[in-house]
Amino acid sequence: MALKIYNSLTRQKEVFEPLNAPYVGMYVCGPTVSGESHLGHARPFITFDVLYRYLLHLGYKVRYVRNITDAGHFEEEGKAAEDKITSKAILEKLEPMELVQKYTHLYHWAMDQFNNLPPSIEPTATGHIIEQIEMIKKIMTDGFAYEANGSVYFDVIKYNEVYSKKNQPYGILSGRNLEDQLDTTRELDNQDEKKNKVDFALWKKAPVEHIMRWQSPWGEGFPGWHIECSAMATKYLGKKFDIHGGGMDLQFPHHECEIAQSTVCNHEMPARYWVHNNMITINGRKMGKSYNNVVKLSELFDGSHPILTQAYSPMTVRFFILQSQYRGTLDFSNEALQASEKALRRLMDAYEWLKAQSFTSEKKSTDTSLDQQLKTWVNELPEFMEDDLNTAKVVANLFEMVPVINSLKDKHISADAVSGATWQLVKAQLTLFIEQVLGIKVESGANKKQLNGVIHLLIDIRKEAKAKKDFATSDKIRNQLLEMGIQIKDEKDGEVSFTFS
RNA sequence: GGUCGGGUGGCCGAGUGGCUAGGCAGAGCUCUGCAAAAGCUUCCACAGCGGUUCGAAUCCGCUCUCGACCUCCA
Repeated sequence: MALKIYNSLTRQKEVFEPLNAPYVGMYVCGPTVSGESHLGHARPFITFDVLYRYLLHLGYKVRYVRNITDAGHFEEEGKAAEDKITSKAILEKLEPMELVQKYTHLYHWAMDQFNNLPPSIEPTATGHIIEQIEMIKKIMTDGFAYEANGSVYFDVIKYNEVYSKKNQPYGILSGRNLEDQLDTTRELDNQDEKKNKVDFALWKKAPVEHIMRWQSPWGEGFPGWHIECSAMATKYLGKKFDIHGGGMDLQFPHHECEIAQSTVCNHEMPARYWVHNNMITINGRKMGKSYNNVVKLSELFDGSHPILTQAYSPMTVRFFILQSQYRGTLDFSNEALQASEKALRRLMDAYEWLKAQSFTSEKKSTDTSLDQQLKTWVNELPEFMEDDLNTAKVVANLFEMVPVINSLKDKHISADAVSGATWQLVKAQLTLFIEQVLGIKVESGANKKQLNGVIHLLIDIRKEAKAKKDFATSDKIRNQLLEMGIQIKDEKDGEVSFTFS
């Protein structure tokens, strides 16, 4: 079976074939570091992390480029709306790069918490102003952009005329036609500078109060909204690369504009597979800045947001996201996260126990249908992944195996019901899919030697109390530990284990 | 208004023309000093109305309804 992925460009699932196997180039639109990341941002980064991981698992050599947008005109979140502050006031408040630095650090911290692998290259927009200017110059030379009053605009109408004939009209990705656009585009500032209202800025002249500004052939200014991705993708992945990813809300206009710019410059469609993740919703509505309904990642991790009744660990959030397929919306609520938290703990408890067991392959199975069933569940895992990354089904199969593992543990099934070879296979595949592919790591509440020693001491004291039928003491130990988030479990064999919540 | 995508059980979420994922919550049982955990069993479903079909939650039509994009947005 081959990896199939849904291509927004063709609107169907397609078999993934790299342009230059075994190399794969993948570009994913990264964050704008003008504010703290929220749950909605987490979805693409986790989704494409899983795609990256799976491609690596398949043996591809992947160059994963994910940019950081640190240029443009932005002010610190929440403060932007206050007023149009003068340059002096801005200077007194915050240096733009100070802001960029702050939120870049926070973003990296969150990505690390999620156990996302770092991209191969993480270019910044401000680090590629020269490349962007060069690209704009090229587009102008070819006659698809024009200067107006110190700004440069892309000539969408002309592009559409020329490239419609080459079967690549403007709107090809998002399925829009230009006539509709002409009717509906709203009025923007400096609209009169543009030849047509559908034209978009490649370079913007900087007003006096604008702090982020660079020299260009057209005066001091800053790059337009879409050119950075075209410039950086071209620089690091070439004129044509394999995968371009991002959130669905970037499909138009961002990715559409990228296609137009890159196509004019490089004479071909930049990416072969366009992959878009759907939105996270809250009460059925997209989580987004403009809706004022975001839950920031830090609020999620410390439980400080009013709709949350508790803190949720990064792995719980990751698991919550992976329980759905990336192309559907995912509705967020405290209740849904609570469900994920419990589910993840059950899965990981079973998995960690299994991981600690060793099996010998000589043992034959006495329950061949169960043995076969386990093999089937395990063998389906790659099939589900290869069907457009259906992590929901992968997770479902993992849970099918949990009762079997727990039954082995609690001796509800005999030790040789399943053959040693099958257990070895299950163990290996679970490790592969849980840790390598889904990127879920074991979150142990505490690895401190001393703490573990103290807990074992309490467990011993409790055992002695129980032996003397001093249940008041044994319950006190159990209950008070539970209050601290340490749960004691009396196992079937008389042993006592504990977990951290 | 234009374009597009949804409506699955208390909640989150897969899915295929017939054998009706998975998780959480609920109920019962087993185990247990009591719990917890675990196991077993179980309840609850495909927005509505027509149509196609031997058979549709799955295909078609209509209605209602929610949302996304069209503007910075993951």
